[in-house]
Amino acid sequence: MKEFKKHIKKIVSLSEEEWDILKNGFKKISYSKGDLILSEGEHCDFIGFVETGLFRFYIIKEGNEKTTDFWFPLDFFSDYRSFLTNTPSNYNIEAMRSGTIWKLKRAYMHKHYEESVNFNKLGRIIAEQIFLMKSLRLDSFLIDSPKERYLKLLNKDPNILQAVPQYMIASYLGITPESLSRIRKRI
Amino acid sequence: MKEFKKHIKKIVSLSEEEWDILKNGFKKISYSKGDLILSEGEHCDFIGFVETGLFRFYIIKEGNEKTTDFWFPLDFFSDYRSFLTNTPSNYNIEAMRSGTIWKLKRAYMHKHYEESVNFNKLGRIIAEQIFLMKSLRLDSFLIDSPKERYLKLLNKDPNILQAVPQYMIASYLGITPESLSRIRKRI
DNA sequence: TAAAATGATTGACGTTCGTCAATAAATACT
DNA sequence: AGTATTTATTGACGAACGTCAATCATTTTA
Repeated sequence: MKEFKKHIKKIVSLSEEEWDILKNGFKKISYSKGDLILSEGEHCDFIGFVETGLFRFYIIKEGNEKTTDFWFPLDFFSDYRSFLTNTPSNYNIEAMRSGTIWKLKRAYMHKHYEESVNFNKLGRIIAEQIFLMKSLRLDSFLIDSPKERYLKLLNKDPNILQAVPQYMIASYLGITPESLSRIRKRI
Repeated sequence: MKEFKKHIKKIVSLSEEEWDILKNGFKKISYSKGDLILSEGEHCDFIGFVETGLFRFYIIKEGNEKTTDFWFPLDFFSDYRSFLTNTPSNYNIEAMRSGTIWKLKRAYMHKHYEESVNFNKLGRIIAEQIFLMKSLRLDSFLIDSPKERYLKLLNKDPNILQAVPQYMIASYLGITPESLSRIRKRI
């Protein structure tokens, strides 16, 4: 928990009392490869924080999976749309390897939002972080070609490419595996 | 200001004292058609709230404009990436018609964040709202074809189509005007 | 180590897209 | 109303994409 506490405190400087309250909300959970943290149709009522492992976010459309996000250690994650609107998720969250996460339930967050500026601040900053990630990717779709998107990914986090099969990268980029293979060949 | 106050209070129930503080941060500004609220290279240090009018968010790539967002009355807007990271914007914000906005500077927000849970809450909820809009659009890029994106837009807010020239809709959908014209023909 | 399963590449083909140029339609202006 | 400007459509063509199927490579598992 030490490491985790340090990371949270980098985001917002909590008093020891505030931390004690917050930490009771976080539950540590371990997952094995292939486990589902969230299934389509469920309400995503939590925010997760990756301690170890690798998780993916995917939707099933017309029978096949589209992976639209990957989460690595130190990432916050959630089906944030489902979380905020309190509606069922269309997505699944799967552990791609064994790993551990910290899970914080919405109910707990909301219960304590009123108590402390810092809890609100934490909620705000998590929202902002998740926003930024989405935003950059959307811009890339609006402005860049698939090839450019791939090159930017290559440049930004080359580690993804080793950690994740190429066909998932392809759907992350919004294209088919065959197209990605051909883009790579053209380079 | 009445209308505006009502709308803010729907988001977060402020005391009269809190409202008095907050309202001093909001400046009302009027724009004429074609005016730029933000220009590429500037830091976007504010959040806007559309009272009347219609605004667009566009980037210039290789000589031509790509419109990536439209904002209507009751929308919050900003180059939120620039706002959050305090870096220069790559975008422009333009008034497509005459209109009025309420503008709140980041410095003012941050100065008062510590004072009140409610200010933080407002910041958080604005972040969440802007996030949701981005998120839904990104999903559409990852999952839907251009045709499907057009049909969803048609379904979700048909009003956009009357208010905005088609070639801007096209870039909003991430395609060329010619392609959109052909998609429409195919339907 | 051999067989099975998974992932990546390649080929063929049809569809859609982007680009450039021309024309048609709609809107704004005087 | 008539002209100018802006916006939308259409045509032609090449490039990139998606799909389906086959093959090759890599990794897992027995």
